[in-house]
Amino acid sequence: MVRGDGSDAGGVDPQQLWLNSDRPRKGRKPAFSRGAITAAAVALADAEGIDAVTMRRVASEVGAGVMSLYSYAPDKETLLQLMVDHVSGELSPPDPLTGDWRADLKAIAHAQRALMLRHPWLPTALFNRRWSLGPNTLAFLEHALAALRPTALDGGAKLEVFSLITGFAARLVADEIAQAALSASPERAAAEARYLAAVAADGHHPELAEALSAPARPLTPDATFARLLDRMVDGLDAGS
Amino acid sequence: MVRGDGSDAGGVDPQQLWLNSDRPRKGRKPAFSRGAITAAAVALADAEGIDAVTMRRVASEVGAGVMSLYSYAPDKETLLQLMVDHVSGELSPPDPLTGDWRADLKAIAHAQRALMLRHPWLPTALFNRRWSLGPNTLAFLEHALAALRPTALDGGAKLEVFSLITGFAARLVADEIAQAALSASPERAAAEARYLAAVAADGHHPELAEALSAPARPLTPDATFARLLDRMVDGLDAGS
DNA sequence: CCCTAATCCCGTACCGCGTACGAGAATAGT
DNA sequence: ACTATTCTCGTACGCGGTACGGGATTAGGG
Repeated sequence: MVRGDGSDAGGVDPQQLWLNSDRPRKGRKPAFSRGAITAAAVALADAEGIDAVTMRRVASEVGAGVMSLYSYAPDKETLLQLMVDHVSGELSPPDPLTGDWRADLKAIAHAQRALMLRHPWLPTALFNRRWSLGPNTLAFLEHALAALRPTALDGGAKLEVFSLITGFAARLVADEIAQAALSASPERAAAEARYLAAVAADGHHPELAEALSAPARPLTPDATFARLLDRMVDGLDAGS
Repeated sequence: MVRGDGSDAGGVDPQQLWLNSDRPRKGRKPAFSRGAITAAAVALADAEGIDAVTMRRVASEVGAGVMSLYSYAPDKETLLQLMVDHVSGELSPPDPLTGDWRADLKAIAHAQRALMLRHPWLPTALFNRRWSLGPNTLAFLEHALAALRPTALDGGAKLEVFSLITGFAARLVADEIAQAALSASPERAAAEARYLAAVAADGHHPELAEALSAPARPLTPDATFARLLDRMVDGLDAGS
């Protein structure tokens, strides 16, 4: 299992995973396909959450026996990587570049946010897993690097910026989704509010009390995202 | 189970979790304590990774029966929240504020990074889980809000900035740890390098090819963190 | 001083998970 | 037709979280 804390040494050879599409010339014909299985897993995750994506469930969704899935992906972790690359295909074709790298970078972040809102399991999946870099992910990365061409950043710095923007989008969308989930369950929201009120009233957290006492701003998540993104991108200067 | 994608409606009432310390007056005396159990879980996660933290394993580490743990935390998710708050205690007392909010914010981020490096499971735990806001987390949040007092940001914006900085640190540290893990397993690193070389050579990813062909910079993770943090914080201006 | 209610301890058991194994079915080349 | 190869999938194993419930321990009330 992949832990996200780097304490795993396992993993599948990327070449084996992404670059081996030639069918063997002998043997039984496959009854399913990697794409169909991946698509079913994605649909399941979209509809019922990432925890609904179990090998048994995906198999039954696709009409296969459980163990048949292992002919298409060596393990579940690989299936998750395939899912990430699959939905990344929705980022193509990207908006054409304008030459204004700040604007282009912001467009990239907005596209990522839209994708993550369509697939709410994506932020977590991206954060936990080491980059898979399948064809679709790779195409989008190529696009992002092209957007950064007008900057004076070197190669490594461009990659860092891309990672930063992706991480930013994932963080914000995760918050956005959590907030929506909280609002959707009134008793939980009320419990949270009661707790925060109690903390604010205990006298030991004056700053928090003040921050919470401010009138709630009528800001949409879109506006918050755009505002923070602007600040962040404008801070990324082109100097070394 | 908590999925991090907000599709869970469950969760424990925060008041029940954090504000109920008065022991009941009747009944058997507890043989263990929430703190001891949490500390054992943290030690286990530090030593063997977060996947080693199972209820059975924690129980045996603490000398308890498995089901006894459920007298101290209603479920595993709660135990993980307790772990997060437990290690957040290491952030106290924070460096005193200087009044220069940018410098103070950077100091906060550096403290968070150091904490996450000591507890490599923390970035993932923070990302997946909705904020728990136990006493230690709360104390540090209070400190961060105080650091932002010189700014003109309103309460909500201050909270956003804190979330952003925390997310930034988590992202960078996660990358840092993954990179270290990769370096530690040469055959995996070689496979990755071979794959990237193949991609760079396919002619369809010129930007990536160029980015990878640049000479590797001899930058320490510390320097990268500091540089990106500077850029980010300097971009966060005080205007609304 | 015992009785009762409250609390905690924890062995057993259930269900669901990922996946190893291996037998049977389908296919292509000889 | 024979054989090597590839795919399908039923069965089974070990491990995970945790519901259940009976026994042990405690404090207060008679």
